[in-house]
Amino acid sequence: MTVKEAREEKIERYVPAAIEGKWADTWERTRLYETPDTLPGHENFYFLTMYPYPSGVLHIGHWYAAAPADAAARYLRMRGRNVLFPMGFDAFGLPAENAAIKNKMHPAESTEENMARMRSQFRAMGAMIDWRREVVTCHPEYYRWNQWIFLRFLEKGLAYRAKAPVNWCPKDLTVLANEQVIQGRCERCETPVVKRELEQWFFRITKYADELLRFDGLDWPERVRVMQTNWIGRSEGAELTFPVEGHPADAIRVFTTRADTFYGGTFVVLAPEHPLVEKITTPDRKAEVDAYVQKARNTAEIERIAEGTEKTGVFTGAYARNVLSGERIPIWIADYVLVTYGTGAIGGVPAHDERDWAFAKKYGLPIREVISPDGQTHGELDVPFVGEGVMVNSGPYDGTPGAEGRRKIAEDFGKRGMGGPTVTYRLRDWLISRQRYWGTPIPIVYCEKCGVVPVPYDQLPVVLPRDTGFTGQGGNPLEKVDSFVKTTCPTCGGPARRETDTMDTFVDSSWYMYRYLDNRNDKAFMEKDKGRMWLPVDQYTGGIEHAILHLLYMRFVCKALRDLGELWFDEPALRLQNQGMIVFSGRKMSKSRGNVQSPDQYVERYGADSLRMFMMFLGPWTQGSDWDAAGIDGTSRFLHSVWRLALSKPMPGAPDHDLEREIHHTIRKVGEDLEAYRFNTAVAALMKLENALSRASGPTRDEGVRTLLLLLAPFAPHIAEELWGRRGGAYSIHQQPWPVYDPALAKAEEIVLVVQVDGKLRDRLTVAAGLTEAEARAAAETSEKVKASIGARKVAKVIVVRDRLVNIVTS
RNA sequence: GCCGCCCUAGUCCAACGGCAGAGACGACCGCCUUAAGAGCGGUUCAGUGCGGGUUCGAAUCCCGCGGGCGGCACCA
Repeated sequence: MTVKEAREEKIERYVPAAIEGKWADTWERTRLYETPDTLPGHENFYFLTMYPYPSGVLHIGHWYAAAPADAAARYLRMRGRNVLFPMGFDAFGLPAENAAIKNKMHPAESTEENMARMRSQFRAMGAMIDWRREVVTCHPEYYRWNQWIFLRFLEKGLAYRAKAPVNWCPKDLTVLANEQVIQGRCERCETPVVKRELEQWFFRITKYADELLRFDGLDWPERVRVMQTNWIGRSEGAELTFPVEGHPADAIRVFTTRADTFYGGTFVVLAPEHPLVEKITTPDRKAEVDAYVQKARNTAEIERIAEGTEKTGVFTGAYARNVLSGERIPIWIADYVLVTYGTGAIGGVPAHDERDWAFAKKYGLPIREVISPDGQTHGELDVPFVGEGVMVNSGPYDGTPGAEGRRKIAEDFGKRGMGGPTVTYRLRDWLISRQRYWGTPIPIVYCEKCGVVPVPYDQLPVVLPRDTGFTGQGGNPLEKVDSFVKTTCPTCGGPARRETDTMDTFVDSSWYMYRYLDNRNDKAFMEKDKGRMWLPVDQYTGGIEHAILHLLYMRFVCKALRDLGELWFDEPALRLQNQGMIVFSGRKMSKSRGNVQSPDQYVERYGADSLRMFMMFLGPWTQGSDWDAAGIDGTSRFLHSVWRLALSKPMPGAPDHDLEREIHHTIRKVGEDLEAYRFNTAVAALMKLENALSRASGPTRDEGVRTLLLLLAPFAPHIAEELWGRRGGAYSIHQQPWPVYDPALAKAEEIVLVVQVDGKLRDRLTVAAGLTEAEARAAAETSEKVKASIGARKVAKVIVVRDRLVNIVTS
């Protein structure tokens, strides 16, 4: 069908703007996307895609995340599932508050405005969102359940307050969770973070460290499982004790994975922030030690851990005893020992650890070989030996292999009550306090008499006050709101002060998937019976950038709520699929880089359907892509062709068997590709079918067009609906069953058999599909080209790959 | 430094261990058009980053190297 023919037939042009708004209205009016909790004859399927932060407008990244997910959900719906595809907004967070300081606009206002704009953009996209179920995390109806969860966690010891060295971002003026520090810098603003000793609220995620390492029954990408496993960082070793001279009550505990090197411990190093430092430092060393500790505290993490930084440290003046070698060894402090890992102290074994080696060399500390690769001692070492070996210079343990030595020494310390085998994790408890306004108030009151008092459940929510100033100076605006801060103690009725810290917004997103199911409930965060219809989530999709943060917290909160009797399953989402990142000229799109691409101009020019299809056509969804809008012409032209094809007059002709095969093959291909999230090849298959149909005529073509529209519906919902209707199909195409293919028809009838001689292509034979090995071989051997190629050589063997190839190997 | 993913026409990408091409962009040539653009039809284009290995046969599996991206990193 060419333009000329179309004109002769007077087919009107495809104008996306003329149909897309109309269908958005109709779908809304007919409540097409409202998903009931049960639909007789249809199994429930919970398809969750990550909700966005209401940053202003939907950008290309949002489209890339949502449009393919929507297509996959629509496909499942046509396959007969009752598919829930909800959406909401991760509406608390720093950017809105920072914008408020800059633009003098209240975050609540800007957030509401942004959400309104983004909702209408989702509508323009044609996503099958059931908006009745929307959640907005900055509304008290939502965040009261954050507070409720906090209080339940508190009751169970899963939430606690502690003084700890925490990450502080000097620009955002708040503490951060470990997970929000990327290479020593604030995840958001990339400012180097510093350590501060503060009293803060934590969630006890470490209690679940071992369970979080198990992914039993989960269909999650290997990549994410590996990242989470590395993040949790389970390490088996031993905790061993060094008694401190003159301080019988203050023995130093160290963590090591190499207990077999214990005899080589010639010094002890504490982290500068270690609590014993102050106690054990001798008066003559105090000034120097204090100065070093002070300096370490004020040094950004990024400098402390920077590669090539020379090791520094100072001697405390105190001595410990190596209980195995009996030696008196000096206690140092050095910032290469991290207070946040293990026990914050190590036994320095310079002969067998590169860091200890460098430190010992610099400060002239003794180096003793205690592990030998060959069982011999070697006197002075040139380099540290960090490999496995046999214990030497280790008294009664001499000759013991390292692995056995590790076990024995750990056990021996255990028997003496001085430690024993232990496991340590890199994962720290989740720091949830934030010194910022735009978040969920932590429901705690501080009373002079009663101390730390949780706000009673019946007084929830603790509402975030609206009237605050945003100066950007002097910390959390909440502190200055007297009506909020000044309160009475729920226990004694006396004067009290409210907690002014708010919660990390990752608390909000750790359980939002439950709230969609019962978003108006004011008695519980979710009625269990409603949850049972949908949970756990069948399919979750979202950006790979959340591999650790959100996805780890979400798993933890699920397990914690399970242990509180609120949930009945171990994992929140059974199957996870991450789309890759969409970048612009190889760089992440971000406001600060000013390279954010807006989808709106493309929607205007090409229509939402073309943009949807283009997002899916860019390349493998899981790998991400570089944004290059040039290709959108391709999907746009395709839809124009479909339009003409579907509206052209049927042409007479005979049934076309080959075309019928192609149709059935395409049904199979598109379905399989959608199930595997291979949107790009699915789109290509649709294009191929359209090409074939446009060249055909007769009844098979007509049947093919009908099928094509059904297959197209998940990808381009508006045009599919329009053409379906114009061709007399019943409303709505999105409620039609997915076409069924005939497996026999989906296969080719005739195939091209490739004949090779010694691996080189010699002939191609068109033969019936399904030949036996002997038949294929016989066919190949009758080929003149093949005979000529074999010549006088002897046939050594013949390899036959059914319906594909015959390879004749000569000797 | 360690771990993972990726490298195929000018570009984006396809190819159960079996003919390197499904699809698209671009370019070029036509058609259409007063013209440009758009539209339509067609043509063009790589031996798969490099070097080995396994195999009858390797883009595909294995090893090494190079380049890109991501994660972790003084973690004891």
